[in-house]
Amino acid sequence: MSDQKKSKIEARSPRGLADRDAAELAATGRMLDVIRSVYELYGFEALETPAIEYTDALGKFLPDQDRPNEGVFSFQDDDEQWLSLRYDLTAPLARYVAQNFDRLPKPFRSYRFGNVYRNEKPGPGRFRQFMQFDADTVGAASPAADAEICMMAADTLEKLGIPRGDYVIKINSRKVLDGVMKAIGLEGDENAGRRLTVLRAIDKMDRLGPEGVRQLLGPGRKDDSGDFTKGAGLADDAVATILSFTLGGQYKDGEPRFGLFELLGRSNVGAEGAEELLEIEDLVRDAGFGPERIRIDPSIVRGLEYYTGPVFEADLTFETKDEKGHPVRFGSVGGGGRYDGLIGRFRSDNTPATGFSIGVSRLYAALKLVGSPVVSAAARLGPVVVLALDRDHIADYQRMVAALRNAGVSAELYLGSSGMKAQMKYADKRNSPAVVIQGSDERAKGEVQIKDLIEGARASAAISTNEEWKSARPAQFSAPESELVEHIKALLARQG
RNA sequence: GCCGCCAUAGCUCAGUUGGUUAGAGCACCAGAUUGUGGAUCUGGGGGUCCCCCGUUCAAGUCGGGGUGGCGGUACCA
Repeated sequence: MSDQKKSKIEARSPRGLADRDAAELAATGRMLDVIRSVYELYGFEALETPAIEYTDALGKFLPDQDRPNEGVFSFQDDDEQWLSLRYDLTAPLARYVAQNFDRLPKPFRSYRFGNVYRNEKPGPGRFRQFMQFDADTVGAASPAADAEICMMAADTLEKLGIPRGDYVIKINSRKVLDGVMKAIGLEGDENAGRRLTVLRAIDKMDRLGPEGVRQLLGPGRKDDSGDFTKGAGLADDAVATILSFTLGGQYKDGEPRFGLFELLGRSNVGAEGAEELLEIEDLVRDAGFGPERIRIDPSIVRGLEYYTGPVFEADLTFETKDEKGHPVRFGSVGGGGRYDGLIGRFRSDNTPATGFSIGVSRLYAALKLVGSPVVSAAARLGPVVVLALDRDHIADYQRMVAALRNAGVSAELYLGSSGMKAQMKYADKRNSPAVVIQGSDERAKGEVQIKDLIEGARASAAISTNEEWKSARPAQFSAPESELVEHIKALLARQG
């Protein structure tokens, strides 16, 4: 006995992977429909690529020697080539565009959604499989393409039920960041490591605040758990320059508040990036998007690898409480930017591209918290359940089910082996609108009992004793079997 | 990866200085009601007290190691 028990497999899902039930699938489906409709309104067309790609096509993350890369699920094909599950939707798009370059219209504007996979430590709202929804314009170098992406992101969030003011699309530029680095003397290959450290420090501004970032730019920082993070080791004046840039660089419309150009004047790339940023800002302002929706924020860094120009981040700015009453800030629910070098990895000539990616799973959780109707609509009704009371007359019940189905009404015969009470409970759990009851009494009279479960549940609130409950038989009526379909249809219409 | 906290029924948790057969609420199943969801009452099923080793007459409880979870931090294309 105990041996048998021990040999049973424990039913469990792998870490960071989750099942999704009917209610969540329906809500997610509505959410995807909204996003899709906005993207199509902006003129993007659908595309799907596989979940598996050749590892070298995904980026620079090749399995070194015999060890597949960390963070990426990888395995070898039977011809020994390395394959990987995609970890975003941008790298596969670059591969697709390069592979089909000659027949695609340029600029090529596409949207894609699907699951992506990252083999890293899961956490609250962080999974190893999650859904992204991307839109990209490939083959357009103009800042107008970047501006359009930002406006579309803002429109999408509002269409999903996030009020204006509860989100902001922040934009920055990798070129500007490079210019700032140059201004403090961090140029050349020998400083690549320190530049990375500086960027990571800036990226933590929202979480650690100016003082934490100051420590990370200088000698280093010891966190609450006692762990020490080595800093960039910059001199005090360099730290001050970066902090004043990221903090004080809150631009007024069209005009940086402090001497951005003065600072960046020392580098062409920085000035160029600033020009682009300000052009994007002009474009979105002209289109009616104010700074409460889209604004420049010099502390945005985003991914460190393939972005070459403007970068975007969609942040939720409101605070809510979780189930335990702790304040929760959602922060980033999407991001993107310009990646002019990615397609060039496959081709001799380069192709500019810009895009944006929504973290669907994370945004879904946020929409639940703000009570967006897109995800909080009432649960879908289940089928009308025809009870199986008399096992010798299954064919009769099946005929009723078929009649309902022919009339376009979702219906099913109870297929289990339990008694009547359990069948009622089953219908209740399925969220059925109604049950159809025919025992020997009804059959003798050629009738059926129809019970409205929604109305019945409402009526039960006023009934306290069991006797009352039994005798009242709330929301139940009998009808000739020949009129079953029309009565059910009328009942469904009443329920709305 | 690093630091800290935690692990008892499907869920939330009690469990005394180590001491008989490990409990509660909720959930689930059944009966009260020849044939009716809810409420109430009664009963029932369900446990490797995370795993292994050790200390002890005796371990859910103490010690060591492992695994898993949570929080922070690092990384995050």
